[in-house]
Amino acid sequence: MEAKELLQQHIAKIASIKEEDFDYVFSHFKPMSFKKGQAILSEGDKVDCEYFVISGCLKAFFINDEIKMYILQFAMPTWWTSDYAALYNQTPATISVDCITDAEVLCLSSEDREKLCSEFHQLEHFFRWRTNRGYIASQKRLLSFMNNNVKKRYEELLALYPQLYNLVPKHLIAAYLGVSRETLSRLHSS
Amino acid sequence: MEAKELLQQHIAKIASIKEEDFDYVFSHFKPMSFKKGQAILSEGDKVDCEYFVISGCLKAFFINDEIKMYILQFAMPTWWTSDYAALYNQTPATISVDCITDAEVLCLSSEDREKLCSEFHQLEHFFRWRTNRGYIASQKRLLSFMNNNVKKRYEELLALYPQLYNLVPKHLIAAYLGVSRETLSRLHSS
DNA sequence: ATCAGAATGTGATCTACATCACGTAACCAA
DNA sequence: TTGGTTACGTGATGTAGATCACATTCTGAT
Repeated sequence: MEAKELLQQHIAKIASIKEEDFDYVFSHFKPMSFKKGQAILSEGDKVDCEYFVISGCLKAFFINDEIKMYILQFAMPTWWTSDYAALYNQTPATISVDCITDAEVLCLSSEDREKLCSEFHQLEHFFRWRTNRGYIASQKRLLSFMNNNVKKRYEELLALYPQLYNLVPKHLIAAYLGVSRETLSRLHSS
Repeated sequence: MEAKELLQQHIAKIASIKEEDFDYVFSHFKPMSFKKGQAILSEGDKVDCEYFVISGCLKAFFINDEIKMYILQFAMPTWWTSDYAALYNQTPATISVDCITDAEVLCLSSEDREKLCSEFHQLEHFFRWRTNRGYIASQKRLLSFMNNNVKKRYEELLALYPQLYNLVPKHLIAAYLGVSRETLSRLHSS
């Protein structure tokens, strides 16, 4: 599916934007292509944009003491990602985003998002909905972290994203679960 | 400060609502008072409302296997709380809310929130902002969970809410940190 | 086709935290 | 004042998962 159509259908599920208005809205999104392994956003960068995934798979991650990596989110088509804390507080990125596979994204600047939100009430509604979904998912993951052991969290993850198992290397799954790759490996045999 | 004034000032930081419009908006909020220990929302309940705290301190928590409690949020004045997953998905509550101290809250039904959001673009803007803040805070806490040991998380919590130390019993702080009360107790002596 | 580096598996050991067990102090309600 | 419940501290012991070490396979670039 084409980028424009994908975004349009994605928004249309929640908000109704007139066809001609959508053309205008879409003109603010900048298409970008990346190769596997390329960085979209790196720690320390000034963060201007958020990204809507058209194809491929991204990871948003944090690196501690330049040693351990924790993955906050795998971003698949129709998902949005960025370092939102940095984006809203206008601080340098602490979260990085890069490509697990080749990827196409649409880039929307924070400035344009705010402009569009104030021009189109329905778009503001859409973004409220989207953020709300993210908030609920994040709370759920937090609870799972407190409540479940690694094995259960692993099963939860695979139930939620069955594609992930074959798509991304195991050590990245470990980094999402917040567990060492060795421990994840041992889960299979038990 | 009066409930109405508190809410008005809270919203005014982000959105501009005309004085006469605010009267109308405020009429949808239902003031309620609770005593220390009272439940505002219990597991299994139908969830219709979210709550804006005027005074006192609430906790939003999850109980696992009817044994362990995990606190998702302490809600202080000007904070909002509810079981948002249940509220948006129209499912029974899995998260409960009750009062750590006597408390006054304003109750806003989901229906009224949606109605007001569609009537006032600025209010939709406010709620997008609010949810966004919650999302960012939740992601930050998730990272802290993956990255920090109990002692660091404890210090972070106290830095964020210095009042909490004297206001709430230690075993509730342990339930927020996701740690046993014994371990938390031992942190003091080390 | 070959070679270097990345990804994965697996054993041995270490450690932060949980759990169990018990004692003491604080806070109530009758 | 008293007796019961809740809060809190602290020792002994158990355990999930981390860390270290090394072997094996896979992958991608030349």
